[in-house]
Amino acid sequence: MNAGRTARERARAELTEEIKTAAREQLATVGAEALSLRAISRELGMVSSALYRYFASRDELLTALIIDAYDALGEAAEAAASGGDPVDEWIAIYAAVRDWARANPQEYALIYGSPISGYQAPQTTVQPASRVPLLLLGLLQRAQASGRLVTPPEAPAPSGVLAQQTEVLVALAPDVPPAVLVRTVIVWTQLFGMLSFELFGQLVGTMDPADEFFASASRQMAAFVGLS
Amino acid sequence: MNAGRTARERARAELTEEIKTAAREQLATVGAEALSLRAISRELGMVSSALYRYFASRDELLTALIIDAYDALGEAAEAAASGGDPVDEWIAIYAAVRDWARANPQEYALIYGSPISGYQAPQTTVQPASRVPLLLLGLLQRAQASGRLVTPPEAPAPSGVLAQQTEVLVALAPDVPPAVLVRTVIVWTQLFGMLSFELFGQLVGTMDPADEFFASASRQMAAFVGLS
DNA sequence: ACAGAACCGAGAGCAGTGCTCTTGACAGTG
DNA sequence: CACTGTCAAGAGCACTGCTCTCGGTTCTGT
Repeated sequence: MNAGRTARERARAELTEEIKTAAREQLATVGAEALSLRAISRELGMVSSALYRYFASRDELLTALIIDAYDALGEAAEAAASGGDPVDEWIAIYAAVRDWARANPQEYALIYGSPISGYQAPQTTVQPASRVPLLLLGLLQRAQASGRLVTPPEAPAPSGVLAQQTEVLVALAPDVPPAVLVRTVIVWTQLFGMLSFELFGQLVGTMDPADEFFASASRQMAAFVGLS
Repeated sequence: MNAGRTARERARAELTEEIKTAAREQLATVGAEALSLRAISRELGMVSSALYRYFASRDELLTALIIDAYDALGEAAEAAASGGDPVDEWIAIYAAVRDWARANPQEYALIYGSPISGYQAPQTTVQPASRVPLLLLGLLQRAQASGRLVTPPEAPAPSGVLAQQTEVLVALAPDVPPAVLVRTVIVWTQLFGMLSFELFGQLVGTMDPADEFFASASRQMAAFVGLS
């Protein structure tokens, strides 16, 4: 790195990173909606207006943080993908996603919580956002190839609009039967619903702490999609 | 109604309701985090400081809105509980929850989205918040009594901490086997994960519009907990 | 019936916010 | 050297939640 030519460009790249770091610190303490450009600038010893040389608006800073968060989560999940036993790998990915979410609750809320009002996520975010689902699809595709994926007999084959919608997923994991693909979306939503409930305090009083519950759910969801 | 004694008390109750109505309108247009007391007061033709006679703080107003939202959702779900065929009723409840969420996305985000930074939900919210899960538990309890609930053979009986945590739920639905109770929490998280993904735009590009997917998931989750 | 207490809305004011615009200094390039 | 583009700074605008004080109204106990 630091292949930037001029001193100006290098300084600019460094300061951009410093701003994001300070923003992430603020994110962790006060949350996304209370993220203040002035507070960031104060921490960096500069004046608030100077930040606008680096990020055109608060929203643009948020977009950068969102993309970084998706990438960090994707990286954590991918690092847990051993390529070994499909069920073990599935559970390892689940655990990695949960660990990341618990370690970075505000960044998790930023990407999987309620959308920030007035903020429209640009198209740039969809690629980083799809890293985790793609990882799970890839796992299923490989499991199918090695005969470790059995289509549950009670899983109904999608028809109508649903069949049409699964086409997108079929293109990504052609060997995985459509019924399993629908179930993959179900467990995908389950995973993040479970995490949101845990992090946002919806489980307090019942399944909190959720370690055991999460472990049980991981296993049962692996079985639900047909992994064995 | 209007059994309030003095004119002052009646006026106060009415104005409190008007404030909440105006707040809900604002909620629907600009979202929870941009909810502004000054804007509400402007709409009501009064001065911002006057609102503090009715709600001690913005947080207190939010708490009132949160409780109202939980109650509205609970009421919608309970209205859909026919008491007839368990599977039909299960699916009807799911549909009612989704309909309410789609009709009131900002109120949904208020209760199931990321927590508002600096805001601590008081104990008062947990009773209204538990109406939907209690409804599902009651349904399962009745289904068990009428022999329409079969414990899925592959469902592992909880042990350790998990068994201990299910005690709370066993107290509410004593006839439902613990393995099914754990699965109930799984589908509970799945339901709201699915709704959050649909409302927060995470499904765009795949399962959106989610009508068919939602219908399929409702049915599969009913089967997953053992309803037949 | 009337005094005192309780309640009410209005207004000014504080400290904070995102964002814009202008100004003057500096670095990189011809 | 001169020019061009970039930079941080500062003032300012319109907004926020919240506090306090000020008079006026309404209720309540005697």
